[in-house]
Amino acid sequence: MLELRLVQGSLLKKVLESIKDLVSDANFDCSSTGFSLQAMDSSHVALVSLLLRSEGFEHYRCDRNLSMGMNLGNMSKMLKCAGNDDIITIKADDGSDTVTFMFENPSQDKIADFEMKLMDIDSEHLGIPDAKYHSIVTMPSDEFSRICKDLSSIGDTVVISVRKEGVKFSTTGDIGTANVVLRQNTTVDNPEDAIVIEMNEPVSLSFALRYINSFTKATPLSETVTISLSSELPVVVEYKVAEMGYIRYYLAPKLEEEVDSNY
Amino acid sequence: MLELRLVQGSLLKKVLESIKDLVSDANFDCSSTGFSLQAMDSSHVALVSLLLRSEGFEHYRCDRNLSMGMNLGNMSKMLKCAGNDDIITIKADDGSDTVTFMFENPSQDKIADFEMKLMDIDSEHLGIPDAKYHSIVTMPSDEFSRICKDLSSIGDTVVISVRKEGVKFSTTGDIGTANVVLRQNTTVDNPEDAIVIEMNEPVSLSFALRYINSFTKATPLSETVTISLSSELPVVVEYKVAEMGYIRYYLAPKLEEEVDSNY
DNA sequence: TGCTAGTGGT
DNA sequence: ACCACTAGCA
Repeated sequence: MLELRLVQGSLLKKVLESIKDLVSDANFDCSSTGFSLQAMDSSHVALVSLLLRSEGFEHYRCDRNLSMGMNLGNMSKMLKCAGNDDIITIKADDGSDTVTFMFENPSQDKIADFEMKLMDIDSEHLGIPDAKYHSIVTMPSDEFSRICKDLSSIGDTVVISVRKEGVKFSTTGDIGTANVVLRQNTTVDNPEDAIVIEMNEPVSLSFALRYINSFTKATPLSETVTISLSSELPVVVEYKVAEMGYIRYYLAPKLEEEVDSNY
Repeated sequence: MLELRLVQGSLLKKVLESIKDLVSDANFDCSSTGFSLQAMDSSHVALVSLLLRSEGFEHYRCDRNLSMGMNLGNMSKMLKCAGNDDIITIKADDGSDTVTFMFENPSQDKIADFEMKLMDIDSEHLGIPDAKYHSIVTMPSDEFSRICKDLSSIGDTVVISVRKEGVKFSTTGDIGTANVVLRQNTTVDNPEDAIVIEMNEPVSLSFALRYINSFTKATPLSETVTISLSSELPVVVEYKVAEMGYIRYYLAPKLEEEVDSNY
């Protein structure tokens, strides 16, 4: 028996909007710890890792570990039927091949429940080692989104370089080149507006903007984004989910050979 | 060496949005006077003339006259990457075949530079004689835009007639006819809302709405628009660009024969 | 190509 | 809080 009651249902709606374009089907794993998901994108290049800790739910009952395979497109369709202020409850009976989403509106005069078929998905659950990163950049998520969107109108690959002075996003395309430089800025009215650059070692890595732009679908979830970079390691783009967890996106850098192969 | 610093960068963004649908490639001419452009539209029917006077720039350095051929679509793509509050600087080195657009955001923690290839464009720079017009109508630009958009859902040609009583916009199409009459109105709270009709001689001329509707892309640049009409002369549709210049569109009237040939 | 929904600016 | 514009969909 599984019953997870999330007061701020809009979080789950946003989480699905943040994942569904990247991953079509995935297993949600429920344990006493929380509600989580780990999946590769359809082209097997990027990895998404979601965690919603049990403490974040108003009510969290998970009798035994459960892995529920869902089509994220269908799940998103159903969650779109929840109002942004609705309380969402996820329910599954033991041994059932369905999951139920229940939506209660704030005035408590409407209760909707949507039942969805589960599917069998074989997932390779990758252990993600906790690495020490060369550089970690924290910045307003909308600014990161804007920069990546802007650059993708010029080129298809972004080079992210972190130096002591700041972080530079660069691209090259048919019509020209573009460089956006951000320097650390912690003297802001609102701490969410800060640009914090934690550079242990300078780093410069290339990534396909196509994937990065998919990651920025999570922008509505958090005011800030954290980008962790190390040479030869996948970049981690992390958005916190309120006080209850995170979405992390992993993407391997393009190797120099591949970058040069743009000829 | 060329370096033009425009504090209100949104002006340049709007200027490009106002031109790029009409003209695909054009030379920007820089002199000590200012930054200007003159170009025919791709079908060689309408003419655009832009002037941004040097005094309007915070910093204006133009060592010698320079004509820079640009693809306006690509230039517009790059300017879209500037925020509306950004300061835009246009730079070009002598003899360089590129131009650089630099964007600084208000909080000065982000600097972007975009480099674009210049192109060779042979332009016939037409001298536009300063004519005396039979009638000059000044009105709110959004009202002019709305009228032309409305009329183009009925017909494809607008007849603009100025009499002492006012100005009339008329069209005819398969489904019927439409007439919009504006009378002079200077008793308004806001001078920008005034409709001023300066009629020296009555005039009635026909124009292709397709072009006029392209002209109204400049509506965001100015609250008011000025339409100058004379028989047998191209109409001039002018939008002021802040305190620093103007965009003027010229379009020859349809001759009566051509109007009748719509059968 | 027109509409509608979402977002950003006033 | 409203309106206008843009982008995505039918």
